[in-house]
Amino acid sequence: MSPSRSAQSASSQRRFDSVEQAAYLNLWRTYDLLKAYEDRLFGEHDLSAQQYNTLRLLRAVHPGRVPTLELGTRLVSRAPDMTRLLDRLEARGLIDRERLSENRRVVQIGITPAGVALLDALAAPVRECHAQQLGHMTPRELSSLNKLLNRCREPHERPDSHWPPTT
Amino acid sequence: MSPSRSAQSASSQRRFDSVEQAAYLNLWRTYDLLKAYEDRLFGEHDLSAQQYNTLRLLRAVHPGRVPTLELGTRLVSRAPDMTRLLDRLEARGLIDRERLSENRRVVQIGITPAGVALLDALAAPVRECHAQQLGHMTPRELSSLNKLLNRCREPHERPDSHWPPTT
DNA sequence: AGACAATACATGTTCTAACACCAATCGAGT
DNA sequence: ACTCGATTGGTGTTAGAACATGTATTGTCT
Repeated sequence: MSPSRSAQSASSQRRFDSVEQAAYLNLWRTYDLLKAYEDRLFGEHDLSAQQYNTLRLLRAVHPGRVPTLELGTRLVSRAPDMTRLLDRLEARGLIDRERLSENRRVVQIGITPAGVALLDALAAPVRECHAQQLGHMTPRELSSLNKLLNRCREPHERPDSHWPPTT
Repeated sequence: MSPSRSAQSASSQRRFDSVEQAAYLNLWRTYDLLKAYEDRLFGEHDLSAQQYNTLRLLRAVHPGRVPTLELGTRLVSRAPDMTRLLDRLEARGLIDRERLSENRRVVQIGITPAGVALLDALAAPVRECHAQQLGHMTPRELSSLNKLLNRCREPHERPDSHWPPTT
């Protein structure tokens, strides 16, 4: 370990165990605060952030389809219960499923016209929501933040990660 | 809106609605990835991150006490169900409650010796966990990240916010 | 061909987060 | 003293996350 690691500033050392902990808790709190805006918006439409991102991903590949479990690995955050998340979206007619005939194990998921319509209706509010969250930051700051976050994830992203999304 | 806002780089514009959205999703994904390390560690001790942070806060003011709802506002992330979170900690003997006689509405929460002992036992593993999460970052990068995250939260922190913790 | 492991989802179950509502207590104004 | 609104927690209920397990299908190996 580098000596500078133990020579932490008195201000952060007083409250945290390490600078890494301070950064992680800062990340947590920031995410939690910003998330509240998203949750309020999506809540008005009985959607969760995960459901919204699922629909986004499906629209990106539309009219193509994606198998159930692959969806889980390509979402922003991991989703261990994709089946029932899709159950709810299917019950509302926002997606549809299709079992492949050549391999009857996989279920391909596609977005329906109703799903696309919902995304279209949400486009403006979502944009406004993100402006509320981070609109006060300069493009330079946002770019710098993105670079640092990418650095944070470097050792943790799996090599076959689909992030950032390329479709 | 500034003209630079609409002159987004082609690479991020292709995948996201706005640079703000890209930053927020990046924040989300990074938090989610790092959180997995914490969850695994705390899970071994049947704790949630929120419970751990509650105990941390209580130890910081020990032997002082904090009323139930004030705990919720001072945690890293908001907690709308503090009563039952404390129920579980109390059932395990990690905290104790005391109803004030001068104002019988408020319930003061304190940490027990068992709670302090659990935190002591977790000290080393927690430090190691945070090293796994962010130990690859230089102190300079972490400091820069913290500054940017603070900027992100500026317009969202309530004026009476207890963040960063001062106790 | 038959056995067996691997794959891709589905289901059962438990625990907790979130929201709304309820109960007790206090304080201010009349 | 009395009423009424505000404060502080508790409770009921629902929906979703997380984990383990089950089921159908496929490919592989002998």
